[in-house]
Amino acid sequence: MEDFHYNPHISVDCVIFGFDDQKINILLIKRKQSGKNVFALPGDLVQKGEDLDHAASRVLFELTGLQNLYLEQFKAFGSPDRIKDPVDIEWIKSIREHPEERVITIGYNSLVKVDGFEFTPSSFAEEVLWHPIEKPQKLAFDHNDIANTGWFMLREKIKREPMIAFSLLPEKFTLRQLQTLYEAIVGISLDKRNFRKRMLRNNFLVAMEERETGVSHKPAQYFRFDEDTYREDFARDQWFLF
Amino acid sequence: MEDFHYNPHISVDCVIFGFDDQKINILLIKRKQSGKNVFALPGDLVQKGEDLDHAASRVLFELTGLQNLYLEQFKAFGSPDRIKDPVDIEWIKSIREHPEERVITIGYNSLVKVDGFEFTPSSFAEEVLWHPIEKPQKLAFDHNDIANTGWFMLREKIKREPMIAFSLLPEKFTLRQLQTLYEAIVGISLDKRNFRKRMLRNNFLVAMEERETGVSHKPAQYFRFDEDTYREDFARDQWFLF
DNA sequence: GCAAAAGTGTTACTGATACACCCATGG
DNA sequence: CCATGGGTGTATCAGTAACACTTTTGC
Repeated sequence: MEDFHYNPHISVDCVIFGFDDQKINILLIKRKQSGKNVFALPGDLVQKGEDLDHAASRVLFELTGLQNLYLEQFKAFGSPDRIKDPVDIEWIKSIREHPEERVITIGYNSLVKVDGFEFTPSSFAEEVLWHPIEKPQKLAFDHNDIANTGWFMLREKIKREPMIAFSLLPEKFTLRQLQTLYEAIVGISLDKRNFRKRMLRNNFLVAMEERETGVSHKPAQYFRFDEDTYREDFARDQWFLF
Repeated sequence: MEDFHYNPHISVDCVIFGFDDQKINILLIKRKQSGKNVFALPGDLVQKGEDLDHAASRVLFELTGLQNLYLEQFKAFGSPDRIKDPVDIEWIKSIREHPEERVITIGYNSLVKVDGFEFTPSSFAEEVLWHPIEKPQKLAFDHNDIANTGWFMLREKIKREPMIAFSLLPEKFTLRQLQTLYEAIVGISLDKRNFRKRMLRNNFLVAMEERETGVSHKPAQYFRFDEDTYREDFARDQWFLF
């Protein structure tokens, strides 16, 4: 631990979302402490001279090996008593050079495509796992607050900028996957025909030659998301009068 | 200056919006430095043991004498070089005990009703003024970035929760004021009849007995905003599929 | 041939837009 | 009596919502 690199007052915590074709999950790290499992969001202190966004990217990269992920700050958490559980205090004392320092943490949301990456064994994570966002799980520190706020902010963000949802899907995906994702985010179910109708009039969804294989039903067509077309066509400037 | 009260690593900066029946303004403070006027957002270091939201409320209260204003954090600004202008560095040196410390600042948006309050002479403001948000004005530090981001975030927020816009209007207001406010936020102009039609089917707008007086045209009816009715009726859960 | 998900159109309804004139007041 | 902004209705258009059956594949 080379604490002299770090600014002991500021940290980042990442809420990393993934979609497994059924539901939305977040990435948690697990550590053993006094024989019990303790779960937490991945995060780290910000280094001296390091930008906040850079610190969050660094945490993501160390954990997933991926770069250029969707990443957005959503809130700063600075309550003076955000670390109050004795178990957490004990943990902090074991890893920080200045455990008594008040730390402000900046919450970041990130979206990853679940297919095709492996967790990287990391300095700060004994074990890494996907956990369903809808399933309650006690987390360390104020991480429940951070995760809940992040999930709320992500949904708000997607309302305004639905494009980012494609960061959760593989490069090629079926309309059923897209609809399931949408339903998982929104929390309601949609009519299949109306959904397809609305989707297919968007030029940014381009049908690929390829179809599903190995499924015991009519194989679905794959689509991909064309970001350039989206940006051209989709000048969302909708305003809602109460 | 009793710096020992303060946490020298964290500050808050407030983007305070007001509506003057024509346009949206933000509150700036002005100081004289080397014979030049320097403009900045109001802000302060966070005190030791003080919550971030509390620090922002404190800045607002010292400036306006008002409490329980609409207040929302919108972003943390933590670039290592956010203070780089020599004029700003000189200023920091003159007021901070640890001028070399890196400071993370948390940006807050606030909405005030312009009618019926006076600026309070404050420890940190030689002069306080309303400045049109649309009119460019160079600000100290990274305050242009903070103000622009705050304005953008406010507009995004109002799209999702238009209710908060009423924090900018007086208790009683005319539909014309409401429409002008809406147009100032959205940046487009609306058809008067359609606007009134949509507004008047909302139960949360309640017509008062009172009408305008002293105007040289047909006096307009006053309305007020009923927050309880709004919360009951207006379960906004609109989702937009691309 | 059966189970399982893909794919496909029409109708009814609801909300948005476009548009022009009379009314009440102060000076 | 004139200038000013307040206040009102209708017709058209576009988008949303509801709804059931046929197709293709693996086993």
